[in-house]
Amino acid sequence: MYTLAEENYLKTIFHLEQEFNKEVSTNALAETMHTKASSATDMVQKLADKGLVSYRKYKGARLSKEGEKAAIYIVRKHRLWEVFLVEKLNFQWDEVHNIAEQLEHVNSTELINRLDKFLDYPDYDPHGDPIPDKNGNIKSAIKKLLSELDKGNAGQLVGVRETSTEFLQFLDKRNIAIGATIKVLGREFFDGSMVIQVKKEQFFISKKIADNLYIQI
Amino acid sequence: MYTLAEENYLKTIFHLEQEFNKEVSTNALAETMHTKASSATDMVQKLADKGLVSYRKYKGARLSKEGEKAAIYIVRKHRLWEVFLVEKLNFQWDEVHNIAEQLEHVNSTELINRLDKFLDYPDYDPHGDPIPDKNGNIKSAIKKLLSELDKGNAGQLVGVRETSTEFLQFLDKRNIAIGATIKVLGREFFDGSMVIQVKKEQFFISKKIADNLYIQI
DNA sequence: GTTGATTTTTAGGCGAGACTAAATATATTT
DNA sequence: AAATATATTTAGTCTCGCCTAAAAATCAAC
Repeated sequence: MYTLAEENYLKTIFHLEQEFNKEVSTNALAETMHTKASSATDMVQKLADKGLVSYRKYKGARLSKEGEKAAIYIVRKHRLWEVFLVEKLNFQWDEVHNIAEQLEHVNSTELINRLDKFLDYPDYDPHGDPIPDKNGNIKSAIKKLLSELDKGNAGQLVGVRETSTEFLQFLDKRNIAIGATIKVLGREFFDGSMVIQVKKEQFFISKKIADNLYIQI
Repeated sequence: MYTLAEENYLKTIFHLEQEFNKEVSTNALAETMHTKASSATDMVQKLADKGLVSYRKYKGARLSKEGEKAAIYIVRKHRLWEVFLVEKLNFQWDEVHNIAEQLEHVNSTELINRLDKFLDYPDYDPHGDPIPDKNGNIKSAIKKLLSELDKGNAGQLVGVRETSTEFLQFLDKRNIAIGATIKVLGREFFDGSMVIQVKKEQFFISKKIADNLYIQI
């Protein structure tokens, strides 16, 4: 099995690879992990030695088959625990991330499979992100950013990109939750701001907000 | 907060102190932790520097107020998770310990309090050990083996020591479950066998059975 | 394409927590 | 009480994962 640090690196490489769809630079890695570039280089080299990433000096890293499998399994654990925390322990969706970051490192396949069953095999976590199944298959959620929708279009809110407490509370305060139907009533080309409708209420939101909401049409 | 290693040492010191009711030697500590005496000495000295144990060279260690508080909290977490694993995820008794050993180090007071509530504030874990409450108070369960009870005595079944399927089925078949009141009607000194009463029924049981049932008087 | 700025790697160190081997204190025998 | 056995501590290393400072490679600008 992998150490705590290794798991965290694998997971982060996975997310960065997904987001930018190219090699992950040691600098980017260091930044998102709140560590120093030299530390990231160290670890990436170790992961490469173990065959978990492919890595060429100065060119960044990519997960190997094995590394990806490990990363996906960590993501699976994280998201299942998030569902547990929200559904069973009644946490708010903005409170669960840090706890799940710890729980994701608990090591027991049996535990996770039983937890999955206990939660009735959920497909998505509370943030709308898909939960990999036990074989590592991830449902491809066709997510769009709200900011990409045109006037008159509508869809379901399925996830958020930004996960800061501030942002999640911003949404909570307006009763904008996962699953809500959002319709674009108006769109300002000058600054990308929008007027949207959620249930019976209308809100004015900036592009920054619209850029952080995932919609499924 | 404490490191993983510190938590494990504190917990082990707590258990050994409870069991033998005297200073815990570095050797005993090393043995139960499957490490070497020199490592234990190292750590005990560090814990002493931090005020978590009192320690005199060659005389062993005892938890300080603060150290005990920390240890009890870890025990609380461990036992609550065990209840969760057995009650909610349907694990068998003997499967839960290793998983709980990992879960006990997850750090979130809120999580544990909510878990406690979710489980309906259990007093005992699946092994019959008492669960400390959020203030660190432990119900003084004087857990005894059924085989230690004298004729005429009675108590509640609070746990089992043996966890094989065969044994659990043996109990199930006789409707002997956790919480049942068991009374010792007779006791054979020759082989330690007993006649017991559970509800309206009487059973003859061997010493081997009686040795594996925990009773609270 | 050389120069300067930026990114990335290397070199050297540090603390945590383990280990082995050696030294020292305590316990047990005689 | 001395001699031996056992328990415990100290000294010195090792690996992991992090750090800073310096060197080297890549990128951007002219």
